[in-house]
Amino acid sequence: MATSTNPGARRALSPEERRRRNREEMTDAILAAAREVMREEGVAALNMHEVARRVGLRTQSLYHYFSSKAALYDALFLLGTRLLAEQQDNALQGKTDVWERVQAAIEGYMGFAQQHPELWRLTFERPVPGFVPSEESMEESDRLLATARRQVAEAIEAGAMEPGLTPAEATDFINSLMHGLTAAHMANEPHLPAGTGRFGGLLPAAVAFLRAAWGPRQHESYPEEPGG
Amino acid sequence: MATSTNPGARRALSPEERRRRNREEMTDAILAAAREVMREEGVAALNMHEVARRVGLRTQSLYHYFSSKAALYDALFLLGTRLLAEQQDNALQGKTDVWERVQAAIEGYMGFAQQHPELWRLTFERPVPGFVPSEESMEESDRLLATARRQVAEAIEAGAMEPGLTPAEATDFINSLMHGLTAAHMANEPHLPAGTGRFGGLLPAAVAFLRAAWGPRQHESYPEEPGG
DNA sequence: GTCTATAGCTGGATAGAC
DNA sequence: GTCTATCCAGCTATAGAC
Repeated sequence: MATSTNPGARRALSPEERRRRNREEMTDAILAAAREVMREEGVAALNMHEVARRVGLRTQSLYHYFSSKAALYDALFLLGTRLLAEQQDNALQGKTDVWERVQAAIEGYMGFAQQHPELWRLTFERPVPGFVPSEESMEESDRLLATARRQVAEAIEAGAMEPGLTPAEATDFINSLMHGLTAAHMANEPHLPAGTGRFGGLLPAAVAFLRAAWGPRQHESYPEEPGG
Repeated sequence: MATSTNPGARRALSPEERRRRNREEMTDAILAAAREVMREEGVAALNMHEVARRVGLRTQSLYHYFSSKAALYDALFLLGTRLLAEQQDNALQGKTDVWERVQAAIEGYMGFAQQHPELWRLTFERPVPGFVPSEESMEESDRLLATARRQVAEAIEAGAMEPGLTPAEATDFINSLMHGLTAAHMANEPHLPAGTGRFGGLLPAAVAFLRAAWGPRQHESYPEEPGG
């Protein structure tokens, strides 16, 4: 580490720091360009030529940043997972009521799909046949699911939710419903903001539906469990 | 129409009949080959060269059957819509109970996706950016939705279903849930039969939830409608 | 790190002979 | 209806100079 006689001030970067910074900037630029291409031409139509053109490099120079097209896809997959995780963290911030949190999570997912359709498709629709995410990327994606499961489990334990399913199953169900509404929105009215339009507008109804089916029974037990 | 002195017997085809039959056979072979390619290499990776190779023609000869790649896509889209409509008709045959019918419809959709993943993706995930179905194809697809809406409307009118939504909204909701479960199944366990596995196995639960949330109230009115 | 050059392949589509 | 021939464009990736 270099010592500084002027702490807090912006100091000149060492050559290797500058190199690292430049590399990061170029990497970010490549990722941004790749996302543009996927948005305009389809996720599966991503190609190194077009990306290179957009960042002002020759195609071949891209290979200094990403060793292959698959590596680029993988970085995009990881980026998508991280952006979604971040967005969900923010969306749930400060919300304590279970159904409010469910609604916020669905809203967050829909918003993510609407804001970053290319990353959403890559991550959740898998339209690129040959592409398999690396272990590292899958771990990040697994973390996201594990977090959701933990929260559903807590809600069930607290008696705020009675799905008649295991926490893992209940999470899968919520996620499927969430994805279904989002996919319908994206296929039919992708230009409309998340949570609006023919399918986005069904969000409150979806939460009300879950609440009606899973909400704690105020009175006594029902004749049959839903999951039976 | 040609007259026949030997009705009921297999008679020789006229040249133009033979031509038409040959054309139909070749058309079917091309469609089958195209589906293979989409299944193996991804919907968006369909290409005329590979299709031609598989049917034993030169690429250029395909253009006698489909005037462009887009026309081929369109025929596949139409085929998918028709196959699904047929499958749903069969699945609902003889079923009268509303929830049994809902379950059968979801099962049918899942089965369609599982048996014809390439047509399902083309029709419902739209992974080919430039591709817009022709009016004719869209009409067929609209018919499918209209049929579903009619049935939901009837169920609501008969008092068998109280979603607190318009028939169109309730149909969209069911379809979204159906698609969500199917998409999750296809993304995670496409090799497992429809209705089984981590997501497919949630089907009975999904129907039970719909019944719990939308089933007719045996006693009096609830304080609030779910859709409010 | 970026370039030129290039290999080597695959793609959609057309013209015109047979 | 199918063919040969052909066009022109696109693509991933490597080798090696600067």
